[in-house]
Amino acid sequence: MNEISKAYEPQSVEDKWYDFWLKQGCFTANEKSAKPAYSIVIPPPNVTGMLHMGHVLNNTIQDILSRKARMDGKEVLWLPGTDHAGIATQMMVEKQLKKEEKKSRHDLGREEFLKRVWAWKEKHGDIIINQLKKLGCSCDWTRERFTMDEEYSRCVQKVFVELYKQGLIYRGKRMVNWCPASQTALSDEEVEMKPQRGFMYHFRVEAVEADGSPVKGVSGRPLTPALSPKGSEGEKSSATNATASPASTPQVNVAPIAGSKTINPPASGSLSHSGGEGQGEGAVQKGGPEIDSQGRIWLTIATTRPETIPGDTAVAVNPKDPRYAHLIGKHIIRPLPVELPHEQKLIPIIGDEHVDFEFGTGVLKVTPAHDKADFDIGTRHKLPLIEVINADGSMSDLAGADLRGLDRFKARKVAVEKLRELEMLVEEKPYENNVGFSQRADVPIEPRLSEQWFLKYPAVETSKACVTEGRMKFHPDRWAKVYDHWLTNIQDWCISRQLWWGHRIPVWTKKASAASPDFSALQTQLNGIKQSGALIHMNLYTPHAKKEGATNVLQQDAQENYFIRLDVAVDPTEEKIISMLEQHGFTQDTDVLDTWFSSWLWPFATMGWPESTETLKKFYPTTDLVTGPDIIFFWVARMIMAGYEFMGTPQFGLPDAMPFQNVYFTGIIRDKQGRKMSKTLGNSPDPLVLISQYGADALRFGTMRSAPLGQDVLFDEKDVELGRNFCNKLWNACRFRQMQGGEVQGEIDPQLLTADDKWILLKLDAAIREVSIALNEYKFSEATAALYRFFWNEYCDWYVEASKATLPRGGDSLNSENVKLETDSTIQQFNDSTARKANTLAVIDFVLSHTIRMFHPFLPFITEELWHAMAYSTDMPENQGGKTIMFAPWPMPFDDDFKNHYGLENTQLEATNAKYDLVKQGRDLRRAGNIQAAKKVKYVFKPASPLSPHDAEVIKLLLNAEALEVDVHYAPPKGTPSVNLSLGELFLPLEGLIDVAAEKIRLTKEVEKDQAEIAKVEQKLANPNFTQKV
RNA sequence: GCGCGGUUAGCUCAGUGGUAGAGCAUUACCUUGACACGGUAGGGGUCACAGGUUCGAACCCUGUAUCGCGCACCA
Repeated sequence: MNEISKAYEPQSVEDKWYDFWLKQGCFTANEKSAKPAYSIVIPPPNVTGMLHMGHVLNNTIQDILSRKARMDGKEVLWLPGTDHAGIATQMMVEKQLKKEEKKSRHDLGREEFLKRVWAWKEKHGDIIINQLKKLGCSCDWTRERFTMDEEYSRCVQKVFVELYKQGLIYRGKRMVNWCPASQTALSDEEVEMKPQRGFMYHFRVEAVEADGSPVKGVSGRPLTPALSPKGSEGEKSSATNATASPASTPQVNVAPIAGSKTINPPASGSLSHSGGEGQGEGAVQKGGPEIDSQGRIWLTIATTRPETIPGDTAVAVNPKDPRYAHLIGKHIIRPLPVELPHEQKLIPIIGDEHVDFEFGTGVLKVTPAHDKADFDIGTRHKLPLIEVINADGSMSDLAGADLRGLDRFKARKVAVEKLRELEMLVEEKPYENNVGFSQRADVPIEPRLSEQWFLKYPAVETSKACVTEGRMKFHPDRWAKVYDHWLTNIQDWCISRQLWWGHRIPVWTKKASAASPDFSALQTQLNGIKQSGALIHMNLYTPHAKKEGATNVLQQDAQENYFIRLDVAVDPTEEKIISMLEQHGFTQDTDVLDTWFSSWLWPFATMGWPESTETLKKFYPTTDLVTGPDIIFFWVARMIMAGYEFMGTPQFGLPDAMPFQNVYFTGIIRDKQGRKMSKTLGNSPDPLVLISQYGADALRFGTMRSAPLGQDVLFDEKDVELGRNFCNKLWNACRFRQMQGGEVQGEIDPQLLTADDKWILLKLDAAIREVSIALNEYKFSEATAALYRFFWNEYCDWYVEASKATLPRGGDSLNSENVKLETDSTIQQFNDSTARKANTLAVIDFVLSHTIRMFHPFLPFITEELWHAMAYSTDMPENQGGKTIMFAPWPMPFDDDFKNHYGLENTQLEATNAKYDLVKQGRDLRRAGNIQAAKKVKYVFKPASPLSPHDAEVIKLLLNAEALEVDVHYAPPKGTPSVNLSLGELFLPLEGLIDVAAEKIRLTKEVEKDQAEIAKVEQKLANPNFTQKV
């Protein structure tokens, strides 16, 4: 047994053992093993990412679960890998390209650019993997996967073709979330709503007849003045605001218009909103058309996006709105672009239920090309689309001469100025609304009509049921509600991305005009190939055919010409078919798939799917998934659906195809102020730096101790420091044992067990139970806290100190000179007990070897080191702890046989607790008497019932007393401090210890000081002018 | 708007009906046989607020306030 150093030095230990584990293949899962399986798939980090605290939390938990399962005798597969992370990685490489070569990806071309990304991946892809290794993660690295591996890519393509065949994947022209920065469509999940401070603009337009002539015969309230072109901007708005909503203005009379039919306004009683503070009609009737001196009718429209006015193709009001309903069918003159001829500025006023007449002015400008709701209105009313914003967020030519080419935000300002010049701007007031942002690029998204691929989710109902019915458990289970809600309101998934880095959509397409020759010959040929088993599926789109499931496939191009299209989805490895298609003029879709369209296959695509491999048979469904709740929709829900869809087929013979049995949602790591860790804030510590400063075990322990189930974690480096201190304590406790020498793990003789021995054994038993239960319930912070308490407070603070009573220094025989015992024979008995010493060491070894094993999942490195240094490995079977602690059996709570054999009963705890309580109170006597800790004192104990010599020695030691006199007849001098407890009465005779006069002075001074303080505070409080400083 | 979570010591948080807990910070003393990354003792709480249930409430119920998160959003 080598002497171990005074302080634990993690650096010299960690690499050594990690290499050892790797060399010995300790992490490698054997799919042929007879042991019961335990499996986890790692949430694959971004291949070019860096380890952050979220990873530390997440992967430490997975490692704890894996290591615990190994100790439980399970065959463990923790399957690691990385994600290609389409947008993030592409953006990173593009950024570098721009910085170093001042080029865009288009300058390089697709092929060359992809070469660069692969090179980047090769260079940086290992970083995060190595960081995980530093943390101690026991992943089976022989099975590491990457979402763009050849095999994995084939899974993605197969899945695409399969779903396409089922009609679940379709191409459609839809409003999508468009990111102008990365210039790609995004899924709804990639859009983050953020409150933004902006302005609500009210502008006025003239209502006219369809031929452009003024509307006649409509009364209205008088026109409010517009904001003058030269007016100062901000301050005036509030003044105009007052005039803009005159509650006293008489209501608009809905007079029949000559030549048009009469519209009867609904009775005011039918208007649900008309009650409330408005006292009837006034509240409802505010706003409405205004009439100018020449009798022209004006409508005021509220908008936050005046730059889209050139894209407006209608103005909508609610047909039930009495203020406006009579104007439906009239037109308005759209103010922008100004240069258009009058007749091209006319857009209709339409009635649509979507319009909320309580909001804004009750008049909605409809921009079908740039707003999702407006697009729907446009579809209902067959409105034309005018695209005024380009893909990059700049204004198009259709936006007019004033706005053309401007960035959308700059255009907003210019549009406002134009309205002001035209004296149409009525109001401009600060306004806060939610704006969708691209999560990746952090710029506002632009709703944009574009042709994309969509997926109608498969297996939705089954996926819902498995969680609601409890076959798959969420921890904490409140996430089940969130999951269920999302699945209930699920929308089709936009899966195409206008990027280059990712899985290219395996569809070859040819378009032809409706008049061109048909594709039937080719279809027959392809069908023949299909019969031979090739992965291929085709869809023919004709102007009038509507494929089942392929809803909303518009068979018109931008010019409204009908066309025919043949889409052929085919496995890209079918080179013959592809070259045939290309000869026919087919081209592959240029888009790639959303990254999550590959990650949703992770639990089985990493295990050899679509073959029914041994690995799948052994390890699917996986046991646990550990992830953050922020990707519950992105990843977890989709994986469940994919699991049911693709693992539910008979060949896998699974009773339930769900991908995991338990999902553990971690908290989110935040900084001390509660902010999310982010690169821009720079508040995220580098875990590798922490590891080098404190050790990986310390980082793990600190993180676990402060991460309760389901709560966010405020990270504080102090927690890591605590972890380091703890490791050092563990180290030194072992060092203390080692310094005692003697036989390692000798046999425990039940006859020689002291009360303290029994006490610690019972406490150990309780700790084993507590930790095991906590781990089974995924309560890692509770498990950690229990271990901490047991080891530090119970074992070190009490047991080790008490054990010194039987472990004399330097191996001398017990020196009990200062303990006055009842009889000489008991002294003899006590003194001679070298067997007792050996027995104490045996108990220590027993406790330590169990404790170290319980700590191993949390602190893999230091426990492995100690396991060997303490030689606890030596009498274990080779594959159960002999070689490594990783496979040592997890401690079991004591059974009845064990307890009977050692005479352990829970009732014994009480007496020892009483003894320790006596000690605590005895120590306090010292402080009460102001006696320095270093000063040797003598206590006198008057026992209530006979005290064993061993207990007397323990009490003396723990009191740090020079002597403990046990005397049943002790008569203390008057004023001797004492405590009276169940075990007896303890005295601290003061003679010679304190200078009574000096002590009197000290105490008097203290009292005076306190009184002065009281007087000061009272004086303050009595002062009526006294206020607390804030 | 709907849903979820939080509110307990100076800070970060445990605590599912029976005497309010931990770590850090803080005060005093101590380098006493492993550990100063340590030891001993202490100070510090109206458990957000208001009702209710109960012999008994931090805990259960109702409501309020407040902070945070998610979803959906109206120009």
